[in-house]
Amino acid sequence: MEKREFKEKVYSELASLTKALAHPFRLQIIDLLAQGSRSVEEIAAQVDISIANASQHLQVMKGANLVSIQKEGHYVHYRLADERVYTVWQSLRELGIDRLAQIERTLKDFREEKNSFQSLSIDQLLEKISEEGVVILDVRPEKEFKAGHIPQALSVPMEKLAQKIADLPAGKEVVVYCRGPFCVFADEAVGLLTGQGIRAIRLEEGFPDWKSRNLPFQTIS
Amino acid sequence: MEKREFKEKVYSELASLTKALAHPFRLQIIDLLAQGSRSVEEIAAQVDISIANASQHLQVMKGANLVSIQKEGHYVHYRLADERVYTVWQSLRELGIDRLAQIERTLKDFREEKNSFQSLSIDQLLEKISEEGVVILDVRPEKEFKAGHIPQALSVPMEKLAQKIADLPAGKEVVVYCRGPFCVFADEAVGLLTGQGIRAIRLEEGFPDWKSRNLPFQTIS
DNA sequence: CAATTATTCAATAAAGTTATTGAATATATT
DNA sequence: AATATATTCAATAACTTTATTGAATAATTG
Repeated sequence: MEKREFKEKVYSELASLTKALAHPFRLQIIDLLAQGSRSVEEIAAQVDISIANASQHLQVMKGANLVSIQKEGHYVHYRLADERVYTVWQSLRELGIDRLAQIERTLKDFREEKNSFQSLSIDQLLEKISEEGVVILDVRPEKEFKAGHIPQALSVPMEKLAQKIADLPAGKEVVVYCRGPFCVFADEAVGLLTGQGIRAIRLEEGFPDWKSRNLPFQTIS
Repeated sequence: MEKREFKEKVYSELASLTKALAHPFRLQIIDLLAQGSRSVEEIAAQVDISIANASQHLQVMKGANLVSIQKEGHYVHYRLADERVYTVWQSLRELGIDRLAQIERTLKDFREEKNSFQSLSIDQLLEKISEEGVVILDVRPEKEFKAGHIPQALSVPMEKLAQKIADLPAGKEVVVYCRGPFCVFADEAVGLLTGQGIRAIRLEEGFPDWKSRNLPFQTIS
């Protein structure tokens, strides 16, 4: 094999892999599948695209070995093929959040609108846990909480939050988390809580990031 | 801002960033710029494409904030805009090498052809250094060696290797490294050395990977 | 200031990607 | 066996990306 041919093969394959990531919907799908496997229907609903379109994007990702499938009845469940798919997405995300002024501004604008001005990193949360008593709130759908959550977190899915505010331990600071840095549930929750005079702050990252750092987590079966 | 609008903005920006990576030549350019800054001319020569084409690809990368420029006379020197650009490439590479059968096979075929059957990881090299005495050979061009190399490594650019074999400390095992896992110099060197009866093995990763692990390195000014 | 050199720009044609349809497939239920 | 359901397939049109030209720009040298 020629040197040139070798390079062409290797870099082309890796560029194809990269292309298979490079679409807004496909990145959203990765964020979703990081919560667990999902059917085409569920994916289409969450990303808010047609089923045929979702299926097409999933084919692209499957072709690049980013996701794998498991058939069950007439459902096809898609999952991330490898933990490192999420690792790649994490490093892309970090680079973008820090270096693309556009993204930083969009995040800031959106959060200010929700009165979610600050955020906490996982490291800062770990410190807070060991020092003070904080209430940790998981505002993802119950299914995702059951599949895995930060130890001691309370499950209060976003749509139930308003009616459950009264039940929260009084006087304590609340840290809210959801799926990841682009998940809007946490910002909405912080907005709602601070509106009620409760000190609340969002966790910058989400549960998949907690898990990928090999921190302990709880599940409910 | 609407939830949907927010998601669209953020994921689209990140997809654009990903697209700016997703071309075989552009990935090669990242590997090259990880060695230090280079002019358009040098980049075009190394990647083996026309200058206009190289310039065009560099514009795409600059537009996505992956690279930055410094003008000097009528030269434009391009460099990686952020260390994390290389981090993203590393994680993509790892995912691909491990999971794309096609890449694994290409690597294996090429290396077998060069009689470079095995390779050593950085961790394995670190062990070897502390235990036995090994000779570490840097077969990149001298300019790259000067810009930074593994401590104690000997600089023997590929084109000078044949005539310098006699000067190598006899009886010791030789570990050869170059730019990264897809750099072919190391494989060619291993082929040449084993052909002369010298025990040689390539380092899987390259100097940028050594550096990105914050291991100590030497420079020559 | 004319000539040289490195890089970028602009136009173009070819190739690749995408969303939208509606039909096809394959499994499960009645 | 017929019907219903989830997913995939195939065709198409709109759009984007790419390599190749040759011209334009901008800094340096003679």
